[in-house]
Amino acid sequence: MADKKQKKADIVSVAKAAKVSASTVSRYFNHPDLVKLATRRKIESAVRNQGYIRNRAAQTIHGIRSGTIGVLVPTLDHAIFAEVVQAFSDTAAEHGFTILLASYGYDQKREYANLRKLLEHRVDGVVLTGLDHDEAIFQLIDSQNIPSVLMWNYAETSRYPSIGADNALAGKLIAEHILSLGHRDIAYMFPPTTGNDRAEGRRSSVIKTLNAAGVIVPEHWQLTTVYSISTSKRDTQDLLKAAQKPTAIICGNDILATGALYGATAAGLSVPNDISIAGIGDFKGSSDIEPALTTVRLPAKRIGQNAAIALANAIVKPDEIVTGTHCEPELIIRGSCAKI
Amino acid sequence: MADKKQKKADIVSVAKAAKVSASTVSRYFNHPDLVKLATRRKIESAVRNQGYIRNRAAQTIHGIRSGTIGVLVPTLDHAIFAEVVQAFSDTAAEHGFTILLASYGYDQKREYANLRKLLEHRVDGVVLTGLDHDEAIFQLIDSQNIPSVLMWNYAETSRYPSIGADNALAGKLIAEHILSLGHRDIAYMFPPTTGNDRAEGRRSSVIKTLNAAGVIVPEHWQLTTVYSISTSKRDTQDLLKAAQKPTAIICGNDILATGALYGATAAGLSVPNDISIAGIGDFKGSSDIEPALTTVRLPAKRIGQNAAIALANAIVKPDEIVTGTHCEPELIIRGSCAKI
DNA sequence: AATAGTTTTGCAAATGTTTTCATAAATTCA
DNA sequence: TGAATTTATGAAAACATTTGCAAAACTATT
Repeated sequence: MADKKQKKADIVSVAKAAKVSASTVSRYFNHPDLVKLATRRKIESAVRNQGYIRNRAAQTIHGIRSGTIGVLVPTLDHAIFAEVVQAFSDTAAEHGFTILLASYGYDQKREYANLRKLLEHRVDGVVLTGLDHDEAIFQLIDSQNIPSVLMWNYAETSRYPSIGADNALAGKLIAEHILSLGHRDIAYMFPPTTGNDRAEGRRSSVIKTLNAAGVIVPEHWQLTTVYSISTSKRDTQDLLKAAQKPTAIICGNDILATGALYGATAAGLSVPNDISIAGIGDFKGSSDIEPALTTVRLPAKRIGQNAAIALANAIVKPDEIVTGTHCEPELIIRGSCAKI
Repeated sequence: MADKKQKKADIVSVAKAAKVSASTVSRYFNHPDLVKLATRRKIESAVRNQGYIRNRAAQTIHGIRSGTIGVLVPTLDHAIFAEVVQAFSDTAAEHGFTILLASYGYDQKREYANLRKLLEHRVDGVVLTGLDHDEAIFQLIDSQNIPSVLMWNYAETSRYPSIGADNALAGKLIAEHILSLGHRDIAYMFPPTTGNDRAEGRRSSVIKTLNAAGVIVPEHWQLTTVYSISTSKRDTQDLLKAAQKPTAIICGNDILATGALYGATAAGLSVPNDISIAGIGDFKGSSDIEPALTTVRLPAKRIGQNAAIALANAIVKPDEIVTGTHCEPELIIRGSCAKI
């Protein structure tokens, strides 16, 4: 019935139990080669039966790395971000880092506040999602001079090294594909692009590519639709009620495209015979829809992995300069688009 | 051209700049009401132009809470876990906590190792996913006596307070619904259930409910299918090649059900006229498929929120006892199931 | 067996905070 | 105006570690 309130084991209680000094226990963990085998064994058993767990907080105040990486994402609630974060976290873990995660719901104020929190915890590095962020955010990171990378988007000249796909290229790829199939009456549907440089990059490049080919999208075929299957389904149905219908819809992401697919079907059209529908992203499941979705693959997993590797490296070897990596988007041709 | 290598601001450099003692600066942050307005202002400006950020690590070694919560999930790569984590993280943030996230890919060894890492960081509390865990995990948490909750599943008598849905009930609900539609030739498809008490709970309760109604599922209609739309699509197609076909398929989750839907369509059957298909989960998008999926809603968001509230409370008020919460699953009748 | 060299260990200072206690300053009250 | 309170501040100890330095314990060499 002994009270469980036994003082938590710390390094000195372990030292006492092993009949050595605290310094030796510390060395046992940090430079095991410096301590004699016999001593190591004594310490090992003391650690074990005291249930001692090292205190990273106490190490951290010695300027030692905290072993944490701060991850800032707009939300986890999109399959694609979840996938990136998952890959990032796995790879970071392989390098000995634990993830401190904060999501800010596309709200710049919150992003800044979250970043501060992460810095209070003395993260060894930070990943941001996307290229564009409030200047205050960059300044804050700069002032703490810790390494930082931008993931998801790629641009050659970004404020920090960027690891991701070139969204403009993705937009270009899909637009060119649709054009190459002979379509000229083209609608497009994008999520609201404020504070979302990913979507904006895709959108403007789709427009540019179409315009370059002499295709102008009439205003009422330029849809802005929130990220949700049901909304995009509804919007597509509305769009297709008109007498004058497009022969193809380019969607800013696969969720929107999935909704558009359903919407077209519900409107009594057959995809791809009556109308072609294309997405961007190649989300999980996009290949399984009927008809399978023609889209551009953004290699989420690879992006997460590469970002983690780049950042871990930057942390461990602070003087090597980190460079961004372009994880190429790739046109994936499936059944949802056809020649006109 | 001043060297950026200026020593990082700490509490004493701020104190010096504000011409007060470090103690006063500390109080400025922790008990602002104890310091005079004029002094507060001096400190505030010093903090500002030194770019000082408090060091949680240094606080933490005083036994002060770290302000972090450890979250252990099998993976983020399922929409549903991502949703739970997102809700948890948002709610935890509202209570002033930051999330330390680790995923272990359903690997008990890794779960244990990850837990240790989290404890090294002196998290103030831990959330585990699901009810069943290695005994070593429970013991480790017990030995550190920090609060802990289990989320996603609910059971009245769980090792720690559980906040989640009763998966057995979910299985029962869907099985009863299928039975009530008059089906007797029923197949089911579940993910592998080793190390996955969620799926196991659903599965055994589906079987029990069917058996209780005198329905026995022949062995070749008992499918085990990994969590993937394409696999379940293929498996369903195979199943439906046989001359003898079930009139309904109960799927262990909505992903499997989605694949089954596609598989049935690909096999030339019409859902729900020729065959009924039901899922469990009510994932995002399940309502938008054609036909919309009949399923059982597991309230992921609510679970995440409640779990965060419960844990935050347990941390802040250590003597109040925490109780689990059942977030009721709910039968959602849509178009994918019909009377026989 | 003494010396030199090497390996292993302990002491004490340092890290960035918070907190207790004591003191100084400001305010209240008679 | 001076004593009695109250309020605001500082000094120093404490927290759980790491690390530089020096002493102690071995080994190797003669």
